[in-house]
Amino acid sequence: MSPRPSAGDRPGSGRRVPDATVARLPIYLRALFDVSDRERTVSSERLAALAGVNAAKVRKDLSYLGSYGTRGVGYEVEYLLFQISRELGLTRDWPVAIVGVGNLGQALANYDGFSARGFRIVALVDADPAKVGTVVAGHPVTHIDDLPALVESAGIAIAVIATPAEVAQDVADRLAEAGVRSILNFAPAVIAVPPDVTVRKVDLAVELQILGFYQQRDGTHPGVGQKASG
Amino acid sequence: MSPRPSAGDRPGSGRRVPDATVARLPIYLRALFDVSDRERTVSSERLAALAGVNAAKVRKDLSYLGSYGTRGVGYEVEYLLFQISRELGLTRDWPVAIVGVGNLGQALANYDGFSARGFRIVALVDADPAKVGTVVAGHPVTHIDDLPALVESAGIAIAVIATPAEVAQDVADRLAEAGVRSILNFAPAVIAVPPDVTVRKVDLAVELQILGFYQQRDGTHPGVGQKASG
DNA sequence: CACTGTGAAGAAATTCACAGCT
DNA sequence: AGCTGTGAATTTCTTCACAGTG
Repeated sequence: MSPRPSAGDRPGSGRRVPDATVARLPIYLRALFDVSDRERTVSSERLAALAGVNAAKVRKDLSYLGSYGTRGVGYEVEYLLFQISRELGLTRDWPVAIVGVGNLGQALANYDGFSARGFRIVALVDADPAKVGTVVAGHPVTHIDDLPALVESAGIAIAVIATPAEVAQDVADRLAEAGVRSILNFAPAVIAVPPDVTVRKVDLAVELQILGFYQQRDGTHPGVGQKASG
Repeated sequence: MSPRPSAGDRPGSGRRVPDATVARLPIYLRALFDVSDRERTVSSERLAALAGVNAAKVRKDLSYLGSYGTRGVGYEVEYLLFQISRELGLTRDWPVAIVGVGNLGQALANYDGFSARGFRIVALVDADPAKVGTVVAGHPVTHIDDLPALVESAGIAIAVIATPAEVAQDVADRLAEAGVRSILNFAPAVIAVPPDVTVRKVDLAVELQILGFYQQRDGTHPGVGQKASG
């Protein structure tokens, strides 16, 4: 019996959720969504199987959000979906801009997964005059010089960089300057940003190289399920 | 035979390199490549700045590969490039197949980063008869039923899944059956594979959701540089 | 001296194991 | 009984700090 000074039950803003847990919440969300029309509750064991992790991890992760399960029963799918969505900020709408309308940018613009949950692509941006004015995936392409006005008027807080590596830093500078606070960077370059801007990097080639390592070594890979980004 | 059960000193790529280190080696590789035509040596401090990590981590990471630096001087760029490439298995050629020739599959097929280092896209595969026979990014699209023959003849060990989520598991089954040992999964689904197959998952929407979390919370993000996948 | 390489300390993440609720 | 929630143990990763070397 140790009346530890607990983190406090303040849903919405308070509790500190470990980074590793944050990175898994979207996985749980998807798994829950997939079974939401078939199952009313899930056990940590079941959710673990769906998400490709182990049950103890699921329970620990979810415990950071609060006590949303019922002992002897499990977690109510709909309720948990809502709680995780809320924790991830998906109950509100996030206007997103994609900078760089090349192959990748277009693929991203057409990717349903983005618009699916909370993220709404509101602008495509490019520096190429030939592309500006054309319509891709239902969105007119805007010139990058109009970024500040765009960010302001559409309330864009999150942007995706899908440009060549050479211009990624310049784009990041412009985005930060325009007021964008979070950047998802697909360009194969490390970019520097002010401390109040968050960057996440996804490098397609890096993922292959990591696979290559385990493949050449002996075919052994870390963990039982798949390694997701985090 | 070997007195030590696992983690022995295998010939070719010796000591046990931690997963976290493996995930960073491609970043160092890219950074080194970027400066290779301008600088002959780099210090751990310099490389750290280029890669967006701290110097102690660079030294520790590189120490797992061997003692490739020179005290008082730093690391010779070319030599380190070679050593990391070798560790990642990039000195050999990896034939890669992309399954799913939708927007994302096409973007990946056109992505230079893949072919840039060791990975050579040798086949595009789809189930849609309308796509089979067409040419995308210089590669004819093959029907998925021909996968076993293709894997066999081209010596494909690594494949990329860029299909809708619904068919990802079926594709994974076929890939494993055909003899593919490593899979990079872009489909938003957790897939099950035999234990001798490695899966890495990249989920574009998940990355945005993680950003969303930190954005809504208070704009604070983990670490100083960008969080890469790993 | 300048910088690497590395034990050791510290922090974070994972897993165990079981008390406690329904 | 069944399953969650969580302290505690364990493992992994990061950072420190400095001995050692070109």
